[in-house]
Amino acid sequence: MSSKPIPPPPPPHLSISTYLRRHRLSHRHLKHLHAQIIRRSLHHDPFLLTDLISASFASGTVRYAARLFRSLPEPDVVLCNSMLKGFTQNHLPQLALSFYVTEFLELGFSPDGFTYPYLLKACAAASDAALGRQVHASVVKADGDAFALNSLVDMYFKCGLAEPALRVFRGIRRPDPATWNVMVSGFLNLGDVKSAMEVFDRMPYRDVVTYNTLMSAHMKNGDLEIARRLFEEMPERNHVSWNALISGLAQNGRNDEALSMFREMLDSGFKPDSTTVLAVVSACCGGTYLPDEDLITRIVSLAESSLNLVSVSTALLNMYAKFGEVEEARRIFDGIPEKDVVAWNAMIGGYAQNQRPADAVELFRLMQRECGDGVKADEQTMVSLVSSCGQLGVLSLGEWVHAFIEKNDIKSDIFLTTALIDMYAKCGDVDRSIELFQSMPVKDLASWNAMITGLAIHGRGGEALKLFSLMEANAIIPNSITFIGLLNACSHGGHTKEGLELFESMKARYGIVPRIEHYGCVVDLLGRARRLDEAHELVKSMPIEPDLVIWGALLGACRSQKNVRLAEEAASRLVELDPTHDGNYVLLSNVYASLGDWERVESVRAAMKANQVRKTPGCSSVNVGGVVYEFKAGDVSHPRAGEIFAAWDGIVERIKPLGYKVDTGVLMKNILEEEEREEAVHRHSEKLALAFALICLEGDESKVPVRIVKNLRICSDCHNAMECVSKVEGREIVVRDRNRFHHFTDGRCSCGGYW
DNA sequence: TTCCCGATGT
Repeated sequence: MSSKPIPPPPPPHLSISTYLRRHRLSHRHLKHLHAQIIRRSLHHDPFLLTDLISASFASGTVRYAARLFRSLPEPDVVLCNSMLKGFTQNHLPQLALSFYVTEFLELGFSPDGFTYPYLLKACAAASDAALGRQVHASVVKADGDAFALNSLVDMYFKCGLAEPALRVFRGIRRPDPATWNVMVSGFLNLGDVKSAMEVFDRMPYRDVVTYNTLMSAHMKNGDLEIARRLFEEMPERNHVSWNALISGLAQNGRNDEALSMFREMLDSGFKPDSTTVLAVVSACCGGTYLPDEDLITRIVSLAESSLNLVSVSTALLNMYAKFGEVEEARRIFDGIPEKDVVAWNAMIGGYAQNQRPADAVELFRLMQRECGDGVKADEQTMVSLVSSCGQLGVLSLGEWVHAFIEKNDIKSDIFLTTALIDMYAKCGDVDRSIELFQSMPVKDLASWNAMITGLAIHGRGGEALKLFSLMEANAIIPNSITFIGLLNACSHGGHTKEGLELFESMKARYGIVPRIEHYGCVVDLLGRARRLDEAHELVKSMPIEPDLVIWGALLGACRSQKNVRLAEEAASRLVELDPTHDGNYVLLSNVYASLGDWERVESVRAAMKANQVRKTPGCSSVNVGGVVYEFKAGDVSHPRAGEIFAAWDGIVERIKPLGYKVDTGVLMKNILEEEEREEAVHRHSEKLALAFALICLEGDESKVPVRIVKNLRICSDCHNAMECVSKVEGREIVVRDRNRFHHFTDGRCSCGGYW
């Protein structure tokens, strides 16, 4: 169903013909006009019908144009020429050629001066040199004009035949500018730059097109200096010259130069078109930040005024999304009247890349509702959607999307399959990832990386290392992402020795400069292996300024090993680096509390107040019966809060016999009374999610796992409790926390204490 | 209504 309004009729001061020629009209609008033509009994007017057919071809509705043609009792040569043009214009040169053979000639028409250029263009586009030669004979017989001869030269070049092209050229008595230009671009298209330059040198006059052709050829070859020189020395320039310069610079990564040439173009009074805007936006995207407000305003006003094209808007939308301005991207998206699949993909992908997976999924649903048959989701849509499912960690949603892909015959190419591997791993079903990985006929680096990272977050370090050996055996060169996965796999799997060796070989053998993420992994690795001094040395000797993650890893290690001095340093650095984050204060306070230094505990509390610390509330979601429920820590506002709290208390009673004892050590000591602290621990979001799921699943014999996703790391008390519950309930519990997966089965967790 | 130059957005 379409809610688009009926388009307005042409204003009275214009004839329908003029209106058709002046505007680019949608198919819907054309049908409306056609109806008017019939109502006014004008549908036998051949001139009007020719205009209507041309407009239909321009709007891409080829079948409609063909139907209109057949509705005319007496087509003429002009109309047939338009048909030839229209088919080729719509990238259907074979249809143009078969139209020529089976209709044009059959109807008894002879080609006129306009027929040859269209026809030869179709031959060139279809690479049909055989038919081209026949047309050549016909051109000779009919003593064709300059247009026909130039088109012949062009056709032979585009069919890859330089010799016949040269023969035709030599027979041309007075080559015109177009002739020379066809020669230059002909040789360039064959990759013969030398011959092209020879022609250029022999030319009696060079027009702006000649310069443009050569300039963009040099741009493509990366010969920017030559291209620049040609631009400087050309006697006159048109907007194509500027476009070739700007887009050439942008494609060669010279984004700032591209932007400054754009400014010069505007100052010189040239009117940018959609190509200009696309090149400029591409230059902006290549940069590290959005250009200044003034330039953006100019680009946006250009894009919004005369060039209201979906391609331009999409490029602009994409630029905002790339720099994290998702709301602005959405504003542009909402303003696109006829969104195509690329526009939808850009916006859905924008949400996915900006960690807004729920919005991505919602927009996809809107796409399904609004688009009917007009716009169909494709591979690109699915990559973003699958990635969003991974971010959400909702297995059932991911499975639904996978089924959607198969039901709609969307091709699972290497990118999409890799996205599925990543999604299944992030949704807790890494075995499914392995199946997909093994089924891939061709794997690229990203596929290997996804699989290694997937194994890593599930603590299956040994398998990740084996996979890496296989990867090396297959001569796939790892990159820095591979090593983040591997180092993570080692630290989550307790493979200290292998991890340190990998870190060395990454630098020595593969020449990869470690990024801060790599250092983080190694600090973590050493910390878990109780090699605190080495970890500290590494932090001090790193060539990069340590960040929150590094100090956090070190602090984590100090806590478990009661190294108070180092812990104090790490925790104070954490507070320095992010004074608005509550967790850092809690950690620092706990260090002082463990020393019995209540004075400092008090000062941390004061600092916390003074800095207006933001709390990141713990938040967990759980999927029951295909619906995702969200829980915030201590959330009393939940409609079933009382029931859920009571259920948890019941669970506690049942797991006490297994040795569960509430552990409040995770909370800020000396700030809350012991009773309050217990209360707070019992209301952690993952516990509420679990209790809720168990209420819903009461009496369920299928024993499907409970799958919980948490935004922060799971605390040690919740971890203990989950182990016990998995035993008394005889049900697997899968928790994805900020770092990794925990599979709780029969009283044990798959992480084996490494988390 | 005709030939030659720039680019096609995720």
